[in-house]
Amino acid sequence: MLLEATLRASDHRMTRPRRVVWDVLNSTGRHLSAAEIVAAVHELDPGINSSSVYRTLGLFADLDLVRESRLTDEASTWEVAHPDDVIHLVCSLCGATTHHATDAVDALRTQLGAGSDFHAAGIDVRVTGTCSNCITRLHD
Amino acid sequence: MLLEATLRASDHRMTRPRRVVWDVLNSTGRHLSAAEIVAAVHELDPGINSSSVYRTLGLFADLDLVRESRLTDEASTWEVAHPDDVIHLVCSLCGATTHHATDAVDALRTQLGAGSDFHAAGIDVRVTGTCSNCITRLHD
DNA sequence: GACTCAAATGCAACTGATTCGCAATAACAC
DNA sequence: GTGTTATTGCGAATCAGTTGCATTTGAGTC
Repeated sequence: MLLEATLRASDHRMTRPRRVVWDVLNSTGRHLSAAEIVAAVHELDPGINSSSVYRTLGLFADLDLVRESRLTDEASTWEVAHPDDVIHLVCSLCGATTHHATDAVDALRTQLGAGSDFHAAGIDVRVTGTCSNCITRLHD
Repeated sequence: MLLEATLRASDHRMTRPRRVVWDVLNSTGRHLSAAEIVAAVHELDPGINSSSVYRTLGLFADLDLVRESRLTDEASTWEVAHPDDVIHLVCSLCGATTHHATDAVDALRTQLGAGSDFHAAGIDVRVTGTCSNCITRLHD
């Protein structure tokens, strides 16, 4: 029970909005916009207010339970936290976001470490392009 | 005269707002928020409306004259376009954004190309951490 | 189980960046 | 110059996200 443990460890309470938001994020592996999360939360419990969802997402981000990404021009999206070396491939045609594991991030981190001008904490890589589905679809 | 040529080539007119926004972006090498750009534009010509600035930035981005980045939680920033392999180092203490050239991006592009599941168009790397100034400052 | 009390919520109002519709203006071709 | 139409300025609208505050609720204590 990662959620309850993490909340307790940081002196926060386990509440219904937090449980529901957590369930929503974990039940889809996808990136969700705040609006999508609010909608999904309302499906489970219409009584939960959207500002509580926003507050909860902010808290979860502070606790490194979730990760906020600004992948496109639109509003940011949220997902359950994962390591840096999983990068995002965003399809500019269909908007789908997929993950891709790579050692290039580690290579970059090492390179930056050697330079020592800048102490790198987090590395975020966003690749825009065309996903395989859309490439196939274009050949019709 | 990159601006005029690019505008003409894409069937757009050379107008005063466009010239002024372009001058502003080129006169500082830095990343500027839309609000900073609006302020700087007003300094040169208070008659230029902020919606024109937004429209101009959007157009310039379409023409690949400028690049929009969402580096932090705050509003996005704009800068004159530069190649992908110049990545951004964002200091989470002072907010300064610096550029760093690296071959890691090319390595990643090659890697992605080999996989062939995804056709990469643009690669955007954001490193958050602490800049040398702030590291030094912490040792006081 | 009831009691206490700060933490967290729901609500509604607010903010601030960005966009939009539209009439007026100004580039550019002729 | 004249005509055409892209572009602008303006103000209203939108929309994601935040905030202040009264009310509720989680969870430790008796």
